[in-house]
Amino acid sequence: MDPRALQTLRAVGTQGGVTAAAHVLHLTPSAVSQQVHQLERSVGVPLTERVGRGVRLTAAGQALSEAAVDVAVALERASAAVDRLRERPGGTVRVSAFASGAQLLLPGLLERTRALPDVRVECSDDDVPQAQFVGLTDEIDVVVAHRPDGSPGWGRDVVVRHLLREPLDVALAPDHPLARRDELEPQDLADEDWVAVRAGFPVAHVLTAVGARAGSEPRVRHRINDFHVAAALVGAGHGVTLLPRYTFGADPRVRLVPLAGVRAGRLVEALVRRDKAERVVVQRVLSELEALASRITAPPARG
Amino acid sequence: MDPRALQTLRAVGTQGGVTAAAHVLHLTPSAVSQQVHQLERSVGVPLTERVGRGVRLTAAGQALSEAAVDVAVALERASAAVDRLRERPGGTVRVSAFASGAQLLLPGLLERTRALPDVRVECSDDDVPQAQFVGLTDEIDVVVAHRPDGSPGWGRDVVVRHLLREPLDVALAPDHPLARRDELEPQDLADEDWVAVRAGFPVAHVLTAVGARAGSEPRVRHRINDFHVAAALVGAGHGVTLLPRYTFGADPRVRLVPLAGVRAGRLVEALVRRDKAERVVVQRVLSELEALASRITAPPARG
DNA sequence: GCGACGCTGTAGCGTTGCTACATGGATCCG
DNA sequence: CGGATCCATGTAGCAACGCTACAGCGTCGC
Repeated sequence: MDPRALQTLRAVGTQGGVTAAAHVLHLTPSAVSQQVHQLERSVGVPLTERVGRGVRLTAAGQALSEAAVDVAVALERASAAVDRLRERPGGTVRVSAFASGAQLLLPGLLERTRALPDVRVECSDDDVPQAQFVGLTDEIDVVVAHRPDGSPGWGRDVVVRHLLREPLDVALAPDHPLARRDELEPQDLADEDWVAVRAGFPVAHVLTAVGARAGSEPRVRHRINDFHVAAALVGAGHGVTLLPRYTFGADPRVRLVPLAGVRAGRLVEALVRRDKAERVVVQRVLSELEALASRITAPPARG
Repeated sequence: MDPRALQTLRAVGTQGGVTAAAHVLHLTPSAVSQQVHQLERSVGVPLTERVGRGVRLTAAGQALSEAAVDVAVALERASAAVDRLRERPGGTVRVSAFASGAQLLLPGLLERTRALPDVRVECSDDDVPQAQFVGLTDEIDVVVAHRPDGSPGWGRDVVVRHLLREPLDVALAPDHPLARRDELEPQDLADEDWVAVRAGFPVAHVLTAVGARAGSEPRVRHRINDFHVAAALVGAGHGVTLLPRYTFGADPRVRLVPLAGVRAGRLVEALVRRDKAERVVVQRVLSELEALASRITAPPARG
């Protein structure tokens, strides 16, 4: 019962296939297939079954896969036990964030962790669909993810640390007539052209809520997913949009005005696979990230 | 961080040396030494330190060693998870008992487990000093151990299942004048020659308690550790002794009479290392053992 | 001080686990 | 309906790992 093979089996489950698992494990599909096969021989029951041209875990495979996390946790706990006895526990931590979250948090995180000796933080930005955030934790230690205000959660293979809740404000061109207002009601915006995100993304349903409250369908002119592109359009007078407050509060291209009457916001959270959460360096980086996030939200409102 | 090496490190700790660990792991001392060395290189701190001509675990080694059990538990839990999905989980379980406990329990256990398909029980009898019972769990799944009535316990690396409490009765030759009594007070025995166990063994201090109660030092003629030898001596009229009730209740050589006024007995317990306790076969065998033990003690007294 | 014991290095060998490549289904699209 | 594509899985070969056997060295006991 090789824990490495267990981990591999789990990756096949979470990544949804042998090839995908091989990718995150930096192996060839053949190696993954062989590991799973050997695991099957050692337990005596099939762990995967073919479905179409891919594979899926059997019930036994699922059971093993779930147990794999606990094995990894125990293993990391062992490492952590000796790390705590060392004077300066160090190591490298991989951190990933979605685009705007990366812009908001990563510079500050690198600044803070630069002072920590022997702690190296490697960053990357990964913009993936909602459902794939947890899958990222297979290759990345700390995944900064976001989700709409009251959405389900992330499952129990990852520990979730709340970083901040970021309100969505109305973004207007600085010379827009409504730009000097302290806050805006949905009906104030009934006559505006909108720059919206593509359907299915977190912020999308907020706009429909605004429309419902205003009593009229919002006039969506453009569908833009990248906030910077949206900000550029709005700044050039091509409509209004919704932008996260902390990330774009200081952007000179637009002016943000709080939205009243509609609860609009997104949750920004750190996802860490349970085993990796045992590492002491990861815990240090996580606490820095939390401290940074709470400093960002400390001033009640700006912009 | 190889779990096998972790297990090896732990064995070095529990067995008290590289050679002893190598023995229970069925390896050469060189292999054990190499595993520990590699583990040391992987964590970067020394895990063992030389003391005299042996070795001892450092603080870090101790920490790792403790974590090793949890790793093994997680691993066994994984196996058990798929075992539970199988229709007939089987395997082989090694059971060991001290001499008289083996005589009392092992035949019945084999009888009961013979009916279980795919479950093979391998027995052995190991008579070791009190302190070495837990060490036996490194090579044996279920260790039937005994200890005096109110003694400390076994530590937290093993799970302990109570099997039975076996009273110690006075053993007399069948034609002895006192042999027909229903029970005996310590002072009744003040004039007898005693067959005692060697000092330091569980039953030893009971005899001193008897002496204290009787008001006179018991006259110890012989020091015999093997109960059968003691029974033979007593049966041949060379004195009286203390024997466990259930094990020797039906022995024709001696007649057992309960002892009044002194709490005399030993606890018989099953010791299983925490990881091995996760195995489903082990759990089945354990429950059979418990059932057997409770059947033995069910009739309030016999003999 | 000599023998025995216990741990540790080295050489050599068998086994394991990987990559590269080829094969066989299953799906998609023209 | 057939060719292209994708995915998983076998096979060969090679590198690396982990073991045993043996020698060396420090420590303890008579």
